[in-house]
Amino acid sequence: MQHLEKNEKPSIYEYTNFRVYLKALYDHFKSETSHFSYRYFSQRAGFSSPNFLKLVIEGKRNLSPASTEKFIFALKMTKSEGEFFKGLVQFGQSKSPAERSRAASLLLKSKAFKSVYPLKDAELKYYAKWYYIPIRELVGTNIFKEDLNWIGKRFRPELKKSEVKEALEDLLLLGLLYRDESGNLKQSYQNISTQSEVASSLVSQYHKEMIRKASDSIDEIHRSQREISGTCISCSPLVVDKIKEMVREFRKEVMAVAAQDQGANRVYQLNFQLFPLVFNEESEK
DNA sequence: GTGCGGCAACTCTAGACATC
DNA sequence: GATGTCTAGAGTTGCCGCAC
Repeated sequence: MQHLEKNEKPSIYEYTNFRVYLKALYDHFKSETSHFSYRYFSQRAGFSSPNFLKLVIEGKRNLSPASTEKFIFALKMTKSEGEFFKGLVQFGQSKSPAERSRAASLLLKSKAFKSVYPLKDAELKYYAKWYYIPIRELVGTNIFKEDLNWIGKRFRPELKKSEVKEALEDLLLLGLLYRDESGNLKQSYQNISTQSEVASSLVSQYHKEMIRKASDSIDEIHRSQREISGTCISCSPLVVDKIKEMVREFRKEVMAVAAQDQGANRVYQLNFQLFPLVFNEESEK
């Protein structure tokens, strides 16, 4: 989030938390207009409570759909800003991860957001679209052809040419792919690290999608081409930590082996899942 | 005196849940 | 399914202390 010069109205598209945005907007109006206050805002928006804005900023009050409309009016938002604000509110007040992911996806569809922050948009799509990461891996194999049809047919379900084209453009934009001196697509070793709340909810969505694909693979992919196994154990929290550490180490080993593979001609997904099935206390749920 | 921020206590409403 | 009760959250009211 950039620091604002005095008198510069904060752009809503820079924010992923509507309360932080409201605070920035309040500070802006306060510095611009001497008579602007929480009370003035409430009068303008039609709230009887003089400090309702403050309560919302502090997270002590949520916004109902009707209140959200009043905020949009009182803060003089444009139509697209208003739509984006509604998305932020939905995202910020969502009660479940699924609801949060849906709201995050809606935010990504905002045209204004895309035009103002094409790079950020590409970063978020990297997590939101399950096929971005596999396409990047496919580029690193020795069978890769830069043919939109060919790439699309390598996936189940098949990807449209437009989806492949957009993914390649975004991966290039993010520096996760590059063109060598001959113009051929190559995989770069750059990582992206988007720490925003929207991105982290989309990472959860990505994991869910990959777990779902693992589940589908039991019926759709011959066992000779996959390895799916699981075991149920009883253990202490200490051993849970130990197992988590072992999984992390094993993942590193797998990545090292894959990195040294000169004959890569397939893209696989390797999932690890460790979660409690039986709970000791209510608070653990 | 006026307008502000802050706060506690209040009412209202909707949803969850239990009982019949 | 209808009804009653409980609870949490949204929004209101009224008051206080402070700064100008």
